[in-house]
Amino acid sequence: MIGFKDLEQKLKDNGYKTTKQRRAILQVLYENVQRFISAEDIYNKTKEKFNTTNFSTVYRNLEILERLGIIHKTNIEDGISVYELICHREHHHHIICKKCGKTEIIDFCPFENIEHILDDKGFEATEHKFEVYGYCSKCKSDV
Amino acid sequence: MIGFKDLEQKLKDNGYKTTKQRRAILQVLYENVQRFISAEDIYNKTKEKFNTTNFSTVYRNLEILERLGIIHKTNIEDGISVYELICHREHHHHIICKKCGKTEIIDFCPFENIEHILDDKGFEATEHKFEVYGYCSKCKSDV
DNA sequence: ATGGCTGCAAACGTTTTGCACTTTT
DNA sequence: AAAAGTGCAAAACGTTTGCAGCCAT
Repeated sequence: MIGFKDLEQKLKDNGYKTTKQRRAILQVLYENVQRFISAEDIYNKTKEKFNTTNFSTVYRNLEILERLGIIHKTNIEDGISVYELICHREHHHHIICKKCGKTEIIDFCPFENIEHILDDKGFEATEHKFEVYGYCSKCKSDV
Repeated sequence: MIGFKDLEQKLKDNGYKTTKQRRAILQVLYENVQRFISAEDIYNKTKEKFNTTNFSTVYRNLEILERLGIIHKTNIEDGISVYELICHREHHHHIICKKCGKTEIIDFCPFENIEHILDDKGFEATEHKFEVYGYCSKCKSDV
């Protein structure tokens, strides 16, 4: 597991300054480990911590964090992107609760099962996506 | 494999009228079987066939076609949706070429491998996505 | 004091909508 | 004749950008 200090350090190491807004965004992400949250949610929660924060600032920082490999961006539903702190170093996939947004890591990657298929086809894979959507044990009772 | 007539019939059966625009959109999708294309591409190609077609008409029809299970919608890249005719009845996954948009079916579904994991967690899965992106044999040489 | 960082407002690209008109049935 | 479908223009949506001023270093 990665600590909050590590995150701030990684930013510093890469020449980024420590601003109040940036720290607040990082805190929000840190408090939502294992949960995909939207830019809007991040913006709102960041505002609670430090009320002069702007959408541009949020997006600009999310872009930096993604570039540094600190967060992971995906499109769960049409059009909207969601973000999550990367707290595990290994490649992995997710189970995602459509109600509360909670994610869990699946300890299985289907890629190795199809590598030979891709080789046969002469297909050069660059990325793959495996995600399971549904309702977690907590949420499935009250759907 | 599904024929073009079957598609028109399915629309009729569900109470949708056969208009020139709708037929042109359907034709474009039919000519691009096994290829994800964007709404913009569909719009342009539809215009070639029948030049009074509008973006609203394209989007409205794509929505209907998706609801009827005739096409499949995904987000390959940020923000833009791509569409593909569903021409196989069985559940399956895709290999997608990022250059030409060509898709191929992967004869493997990872879901069964993780069912027991989900059961253990008490997670109720409703959907899953497994997609492999990269470059097909034709495109990989000229990237 | 320099550079990066921010807030603001305006622009962006994709998609959706309201409404008057047209077409299919 | 009725219902559904269309085109148009305008709006909505999430996201990005240019710029002037601000703040961390």
